[in-house]
Amino acid sequence: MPAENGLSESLENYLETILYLEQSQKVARAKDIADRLNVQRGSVTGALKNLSEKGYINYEPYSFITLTSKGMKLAKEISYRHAALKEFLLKVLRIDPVTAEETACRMEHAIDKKTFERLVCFIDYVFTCPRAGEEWIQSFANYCASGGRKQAECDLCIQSIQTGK
Amino acid sequence: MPAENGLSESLENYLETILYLEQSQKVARAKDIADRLNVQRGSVTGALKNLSEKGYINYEPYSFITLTSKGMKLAKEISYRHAALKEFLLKVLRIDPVTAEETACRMEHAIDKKTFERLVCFIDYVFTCPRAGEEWIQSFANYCASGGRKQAECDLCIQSIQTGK
DNA sequence: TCAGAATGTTAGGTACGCCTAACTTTTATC
DNA sequence: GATAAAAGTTAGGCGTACCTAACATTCTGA
Repeated sequence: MPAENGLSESLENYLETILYLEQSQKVARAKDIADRLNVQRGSVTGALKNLSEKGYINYEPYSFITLTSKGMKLAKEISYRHAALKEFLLKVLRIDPVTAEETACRMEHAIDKKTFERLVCFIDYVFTCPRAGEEWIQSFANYCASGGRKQAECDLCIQSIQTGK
Repeated sequence: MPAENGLSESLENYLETILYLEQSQKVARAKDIADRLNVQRGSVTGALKNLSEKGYINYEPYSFITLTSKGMKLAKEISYRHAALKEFLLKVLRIDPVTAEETACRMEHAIDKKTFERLVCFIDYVFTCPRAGEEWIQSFANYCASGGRKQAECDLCIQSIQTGK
């Protein structure tokens, strides 16, 4: 199930991990990639060769791993997708952090560019629109928890807007 | 990447397709499954054996394919996930129908039960909350199209709420 | 009814993505 | 600078999921 960029979900994860390691510890070592992705060291070598052949990383056996500019671009895209999805799950849907992280991790490979951009825009809209915002999301949480609309709360809410928040 | 139910993305798609065919044409035939999933007839046989072994379908060579009750339950869950995601993409994010369908198809395997339920709740909230609704979503579309907030529009919007919509 | 068409199955092949185990290279330490 | 530990690679294996081509069964209509 290759994404828009032709990389499998697995390879996207390798690329994302390499970017993370480059940024957080200067270099990406095969051992650390293996640890982060919960795979064996041997599996990493194959993936690195594959990414190298496709022009996403610079790779020579027993040497450092670095992202090419093409790889960097894509890795950042994947990271952004991950971050946006997580933000939506966390701040809008109010999913717990652990589930949000896991779900974002799986969904990031399924979302296309157009939808990603819309989602980013939506998150932005929700938190800047005076009709929505934190308070509105908080009401959503209550709505969810109580299993439906409470007319009384709803009336109060509308009233408070009409009389000037 | 097996989902919460232990089925691969591929097998989830087979199950979903079988449900669709059962509902729309009484019986699910291997040929139709193949056509809908864009795979060859030979590939379907293997998948059917697999689903049968796992107890999701009743399958005998050269015979009808039917969902077991366990299979029906799971197939409906997958369908609901698909439908909810599509609805969100279509009605909230206002993604075009083709992209929405394709993206929902990929995302449905990545979303967990908790997140799915929250999403359903959120869609519901958006369209029933007096502070949000169709009109609010329409403003989102404008916001997206124009690349940001227009203070003038925003003022008018708030005014219209305060003076009673 | 029976032959050809349509449908379904089997067998063998490919690619991916992981594993383990053995081996090589690099590194760190004495 | 020799050597042991750590890191990296290679080779062979497994399961999934697809493919094609050949073969088997079922359906259909003259």
